[in-house]
Parts: sequence; structure tokens; C-alpha cells
Amino acid sequence: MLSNPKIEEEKLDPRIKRTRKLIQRSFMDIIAEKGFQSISVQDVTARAGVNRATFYAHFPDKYALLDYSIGEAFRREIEQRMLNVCEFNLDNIRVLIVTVCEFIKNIHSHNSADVQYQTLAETQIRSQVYELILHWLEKIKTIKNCTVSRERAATATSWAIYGLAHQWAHEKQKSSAKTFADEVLPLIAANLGQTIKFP
Amino acid sequence: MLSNPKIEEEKLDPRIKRTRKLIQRSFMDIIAEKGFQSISVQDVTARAGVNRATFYAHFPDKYALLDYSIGEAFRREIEQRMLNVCEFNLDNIRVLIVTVCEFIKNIHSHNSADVQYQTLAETQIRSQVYELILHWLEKIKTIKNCTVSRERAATATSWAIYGLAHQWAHEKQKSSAKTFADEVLPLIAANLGQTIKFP
DNA sequence: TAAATTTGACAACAGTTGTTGCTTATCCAA
DNA sequence: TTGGATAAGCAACAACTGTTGTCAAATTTA
Repeated sequence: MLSNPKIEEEKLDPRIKRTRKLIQRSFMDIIAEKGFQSISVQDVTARAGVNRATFYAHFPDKYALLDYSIGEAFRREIEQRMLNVCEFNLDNIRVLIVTVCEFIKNIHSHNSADVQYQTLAETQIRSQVYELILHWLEKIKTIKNCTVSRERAATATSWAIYGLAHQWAHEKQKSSAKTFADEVLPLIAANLGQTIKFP
Repeated sequence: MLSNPKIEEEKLDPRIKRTRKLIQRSFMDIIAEKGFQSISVQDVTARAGVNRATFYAHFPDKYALLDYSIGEAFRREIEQRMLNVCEFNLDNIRVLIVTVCEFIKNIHSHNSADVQYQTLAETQIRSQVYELILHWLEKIKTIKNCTVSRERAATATSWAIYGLAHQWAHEKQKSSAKTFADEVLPLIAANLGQTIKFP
């Protein structure tokens, strides 16, 4: 994300861009119709009008396609909120928590019974959250003199944010994402407080 | 784990127990030989001497079998260290962190390139860690008067422990699990400190 | 502009998956 | 001990997966 895949993509052969867009659009359409578990590569390529062998030239399997698609969708959410170009403060942490909550809730509403879909989605989202937090922490100069590194703090924080958001998304009677973010902010701040000084 | 699957299993038809044991043993043997990704249900049932249709009567697919097997193996580690029958303190948290580290390291050494295997394993391990921590927290009476519930703290803590252990296991030059546990204990304690008072 | 390279389509192939209905073997309860 | 219930074996089936080598079309490069 911070090593922008978009720049790399701008150099791609137009056929590659067109083929992947066709595949991805059909993929997301069919997921909305029948869920990830029931989808087949055959389904996707028939809908996309792309040969199966071509699919395999771009993606090893449907899991890789999901990984790629979720990654792009979440990256778009982050960029839309300008989180990738702002700096660390508790308000931005709150916005990040809300973003993750809304994204997981959206996924959950379509594929709530599909654990595999959700665990695959998790990996992409958590990775991007980690990169973002680490990027923010690296820009801060007022670091505490202790053994907890930025990497450790970013790891604990990104996994905790994801876990809490995931728990929230699965609750039947849930508060708003913003209320929830306020509720859990002390936990997240406690993590980060091990490596930085809050004002 | 706290609703003991072992008791339920003792009531099972002996043929079911025997069949599952055969399947599981063959499964673990073949994983050691050629990794999870390359394994097929056909492989497992041929090795086990069990019909494929019988396999499907017990497990929907190889992912479910992995889930079950990892769950059993990790449960055994927890019970072996008596973590399920002891109470909350920082030493036991440290032992839990070490246990998770060693377990992930063991998995990683066999299937390091297999992300799917690792994300499936994660779900089982994290669940059990969550149940254990929540169980410990529920026994403590000295709870802080704040909005962070035991469930939230257990969630943040279990995800953070898993994330940190996973990061450690993937490092090429890593400290011992015990050294690592000491290093990250402040982070974990900071999470838990949001809902309980430390002595 | 033309040659070189890359991408995608195609058909064929071997292998695996997941299910089904029927039969046999094993276990349990009376 | 026996009959009923359950578990497992079996073969067949339709469908899908993943790969391969060849050819045509599209793009890039010189």
C-alpha cells in the first residue's frame, strides 16, 4: 500500500488490466449471488468471457483472487479516507477502527457463514492496518526508551483492532461503529502507549 | 475446551472414534511428507484404509479435518501445561505466550510456505486462547469500574498474543520464546490492565 | 512499419471432488 | 441373544480443477 501497487499497475499491458478487471467484476457479482464457497473458477470465467487457462495465468486459484480483490477494496477505503496520507493521533486511530468495522460488517452481511472467506479477508485487512500503523509510528520522534519496538506495537495493535472489530461485527445487537471505537480506544491506546508518549 | 469435547467423545460409537483416529493419523503423516496444500482427501483415505464416502460422513473437506486436528493438538498442549486448571497471573500469561510461540514455530517449520494452513490453524488456536483468558478473567473479582469488558479485553489480548507470536515465529533470527515472552509481556499486560487491577 | 514478444483462446488430458443409493458389518438396547 | 439402529464400504456419476502445447491476436520495441 505504501509501496503503491497502482504505479506498478499503470505499467501493465492493457490486455492484462482488462482481463483482470473482467475476472474481478464477475467474481464479485457471483459472490454476491451465491457466496464464495459455492463459486467455482469455471463460474467466474464463463461469466467473464475469459478462458479458464487465462484465469490460471493470472491467479493460482479462487483464494488468490479473493485475496487480491479484498486487498484492492480495502485499500480503496483507506485511500478514500486519506488515512494513508495523514499522521498519527487518536482521532485517526478511531477513524481506522471505524473503517475496519464497517468493512468487516459489509463482508459479514454477504458471507456470514463462510469462515474461509472471512479468514482470507482478515489476512489482507490486517496486513494493511499493520503497514499503516507502522508507517505512522515511524514518523513519530517521541519514542519511549523501552524494549517494545514499533514493530511489536504495530503488530499487537493491528491484530487487536481486527479482533475487536471482528467480534463487534458478529454481534447481533451491536452499537454503532463509532460508539464501539470509543469503547475500545483505551485498549488500543494502551498497546500504543508501550512504545510512544501520548500528549 | 472448557465445555470439554473429551466427555462428549467418550459417548461416541467406537467405530466413529476408530475411523476418525485412522483418518487423523494418516492426515498428519501425509502433511509431514508433502504439506497441506498438496494433500488430497483421496490420499488420506487411501492411506487410512477408509472409504472416501466415509470421510465425507465425518468431515466436509480437508480444511475441516485440519481445523479439528489442530484444535486437538493445541488443546493437548494447554492441558499438558495445566493452563486450563490454573488461575490468572502474569507468570501464567507468560507460559501461555511461550506455548503459543512453540506451537506456531512447530507448525511453521513444517508448512512455512502454506498461508492457508497457517490461517486455518490460527482460528483454532486463537479461539482456545480467548476462551482460556476469558475464563481466567471471569474468576477475578477485582475488576476496574470502566467500559472495557472482560470479553473485549480477552479478545484484544488473544489476538495480540497470536499476532506477536506469529511475527516472532516468522523471524529468521529469533530470540528464545521465553525471552520474547518477557519482551512483549508489557504489551499484553497493558491490554489486560484496562479491565483488571494488577497487584 | 515490421519484427519480436506477450497475452489470451483452445482442446485435450489426468486427476480429484462431492454425492447418491444400496449393501454389509458393527454396535447397542431390550 | 436377537433385532433394530448406526456406521462404513462400494461403485457410479456429474462436475470441476489444474496443466499443457499450439496457434492467433494484440501490444511493444526498435
